Amino acid sequence: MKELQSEYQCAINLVIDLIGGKWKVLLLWHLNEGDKRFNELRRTIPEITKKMLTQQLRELEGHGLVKRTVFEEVPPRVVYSTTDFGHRLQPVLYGMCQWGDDYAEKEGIQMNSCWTGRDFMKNKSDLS
Amino acid sequence: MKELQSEYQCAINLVIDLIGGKWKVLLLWHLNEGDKRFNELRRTIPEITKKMLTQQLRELEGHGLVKRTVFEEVPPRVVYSTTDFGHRLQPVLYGMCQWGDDYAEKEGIQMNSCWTGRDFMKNKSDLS
DNA sequence: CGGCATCCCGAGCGATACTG
DNA sequence: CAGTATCGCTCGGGATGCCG
Repeated sequence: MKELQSEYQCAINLVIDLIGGKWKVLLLWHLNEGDKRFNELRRTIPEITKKMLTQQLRELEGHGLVKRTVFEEVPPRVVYSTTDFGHRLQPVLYGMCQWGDDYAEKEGIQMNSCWTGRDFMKNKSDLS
Repeated sequence: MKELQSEYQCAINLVIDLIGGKWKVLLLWHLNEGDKRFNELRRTIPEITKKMLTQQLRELEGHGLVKRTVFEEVPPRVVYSTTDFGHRLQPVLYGMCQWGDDYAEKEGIQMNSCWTGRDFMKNKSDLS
């Protein structure tokens, strides 16, 4: 698993290391809607491989942004959810998304949303 | 130079591509204090190589976050400054830094600041 | 169902040397 | 002063196959 550096120039670089994985923002977004199972996430994001899904979830878990709960059943059931710390990251992600959407519009870059203004508002009541 | 993708899952990943280079946040921070010359930045950040400094500045310039002004003199003089768009990124970076500082404190990660609460306040009057 | 083990490739970054 | 050019390594991430 990806280890964080022991020291950073700036906390922003730490945040980038935490959420900079290719699928992490998308995963945090989906987990933000509610708890999800492994194959549920796979169906929601068909392009991701099992290896990458496992890896990104494990890193988010190891860094304390996501919680992994295993139910000892047959067949096995594993549920992922956001932690309090992960939840408090939402307004920050929202701010990034706002600026990024502006930038994308100005530069004519295509965007598939997640944390756009409208989608986020649905969950705004979640914020303290 | 690093090309942006033509399409993104989420604007947050776009933002990460824009500021995720190893030295970009630090450069934006220093340029935020005021315009800087090439070797001025090298002295401020002794660990960075000329190659990386050039590359990161060129990418920031190419993406519209930094402006490069060449004075046709001998010896040459080149001054870097933030654009309006780069300037409007500040509150977002500040938000990331706040959350990241909390995280670092909780996890016992050492931080060398830049956009910490106190340092940022000096420039708060800059914000619209 | 929910993984883990391998192999492989390209991007990001550093070191070093040269230049108008 | 302010760069450019080249080499080489590391590591993130994709493809594929096996497992309790």
